[in-house]
Amino acid sequence: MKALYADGTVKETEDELPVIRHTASHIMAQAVQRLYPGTKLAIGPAIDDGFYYDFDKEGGFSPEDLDAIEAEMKKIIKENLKLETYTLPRAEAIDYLRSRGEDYKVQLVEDLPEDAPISFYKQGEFVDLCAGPHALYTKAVKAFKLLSLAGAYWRGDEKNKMLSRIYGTAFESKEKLEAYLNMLEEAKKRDHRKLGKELGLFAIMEEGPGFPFFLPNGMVLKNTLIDYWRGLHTRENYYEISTPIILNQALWLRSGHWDHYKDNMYTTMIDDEVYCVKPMNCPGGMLVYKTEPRSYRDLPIRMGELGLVHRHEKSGTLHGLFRVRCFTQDDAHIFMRPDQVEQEIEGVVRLIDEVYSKFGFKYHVELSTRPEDSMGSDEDWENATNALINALTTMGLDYVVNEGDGAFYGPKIDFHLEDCLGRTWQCGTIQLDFQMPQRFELEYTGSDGEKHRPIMLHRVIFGSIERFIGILTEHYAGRFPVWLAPVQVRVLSVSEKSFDYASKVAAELKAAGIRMELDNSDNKIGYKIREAQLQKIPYMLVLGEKETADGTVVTVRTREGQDLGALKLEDFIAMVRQETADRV
RNA sequence: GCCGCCGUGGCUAAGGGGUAUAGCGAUGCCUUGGUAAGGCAUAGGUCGUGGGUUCGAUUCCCAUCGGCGGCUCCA
Repeated sequence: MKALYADGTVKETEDELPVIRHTASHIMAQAVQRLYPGTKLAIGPAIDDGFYYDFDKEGGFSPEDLDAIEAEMKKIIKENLKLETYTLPRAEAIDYLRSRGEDYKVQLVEDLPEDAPISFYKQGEFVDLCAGPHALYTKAVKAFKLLSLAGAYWRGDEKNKMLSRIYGTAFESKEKLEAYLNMLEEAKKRDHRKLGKELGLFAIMEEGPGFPFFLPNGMVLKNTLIDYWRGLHTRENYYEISTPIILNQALWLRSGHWDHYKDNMYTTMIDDEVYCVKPMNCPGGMLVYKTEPRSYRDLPIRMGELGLVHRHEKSGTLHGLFRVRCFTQDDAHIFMRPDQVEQEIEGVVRLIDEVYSKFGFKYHVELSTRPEDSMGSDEDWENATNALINALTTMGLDYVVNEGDGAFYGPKIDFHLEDCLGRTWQCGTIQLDFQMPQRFELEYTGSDGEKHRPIMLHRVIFGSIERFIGILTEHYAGRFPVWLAPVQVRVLSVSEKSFDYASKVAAELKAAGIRMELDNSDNKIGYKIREAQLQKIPYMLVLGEKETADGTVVTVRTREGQDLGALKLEDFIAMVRQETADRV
């Protein structure tokens, strides 16, 4: 497709989707200004899966407005306006925008570097400050749809005015747009909040917004993940500890949390003293380290803790299990000598990769650097950040830098996983910390007989078990692999003639340690299969007169709809146990 | 927290100024049926909560709580 660039040239573009979408956003802005004169424009870029435009309109928009805007956009496309581009000198550009009342655009120009060319795009009566490129005619936007309305702060700063953002998407063809809309529908079916309810995994009640309840099936998932986690950590020579949920405020003053994290902390009074509900496990870990004198020979000490932390998150940010107010971190604190830092970081990176690979997750890595509100010397921060970079480089891991997003006590490597819509959520993290050991005066005796200060690593693999379960649910669309499935087998009797045999088989499965359910209801077999299918149970055993007569076989149906035929019960049990043991 | 939308029996929804409707589910009875929904019947709702307007509110208005989509923030 040919595109019009801001220097006036027309070139073939490789990447036409962003061009189409950006042009669609201009058409939307034009439609909005036709329908609602006086609406001011902020920014309107193409994004990964569509486009948006931020508007400043008195009273905002209603969902019905979207239909009207869409209709007007279709008219503009039909008018097939030609796009033109031109540049203006800075002062002239500002005057022009001011004359049109485009205050936000004026600000944008004022913030451009002195020598930057200031380009405009024009289609019909509509003009917008824009770097392009754009389609040549409005007709190039063949397939689009407006999707949602949202508030968005001007320049993403909550101190600024809240603007009205309209999201939409556009594609090269109607077919691709349809395919995308279908994908959104499919994604809704995988949403862990929906599946969590349908499969009886968890519930979040009005009585505790952001505080999830785990239901029996979800609890099996959680415990199974924890079993797996414990096995790995034993193999990797971790100890496990558990520290209290509520600790005296003095501890949090000492750790720096009170100064840097109190907005997220819950407090309570005990015997007239302030206590805090822990938002992190590290201070407790510090105290455990100090319970004994430590030698350089003891290091590294890898101290794991499945800690339940509580954090006050703003109400609008809560999101199923992805964003909650209390969650279990599969935490660990590693106390090391300076010469052990890199090997320990690498060990954790490998462990995270092992776990994520096990589930077939795609992930990306971010390096988060020093935030504004933080503690410690520049030198410590630089050393810590370099240590993380070195480890990443040595391991050949690609990463993006997330400036200023580190913890208040140190920089971190973050591992992000995708949900069903491709949104990413931070799960694993490795944080290097020189501050806590100083604040808590941690020591070990070196080979020289002198006291030295250890360096500490905070790390999680799952991150939050709750969030991880949410991701897992969407990743598998609720069809958990056998080893994780809350119910692995459901025994279905065809009629009451096989009730006894079904009960006997169920008892044997249970005795073999298989998670099973027995359906001896008087429903028809088709109905029972449907129920088991909707619960996404991996194996269904269909037991009727044939199996009863034989007395040793079970007929196996998988949730994929596959009929494995008649198997000896003992062979079926061996198979399920093997799959469970192999965690496949 | 902010902007917009939403809140009807266990679930999914329809409705709308005159105390409400369906499907699924539940329960009971009939049916004993071989790979995704057998039939009949019954029960279940102070329409999120609190105010207001009105002869009358679930419906309109205000507040509040909760949810959804974003923004900000973050595991």
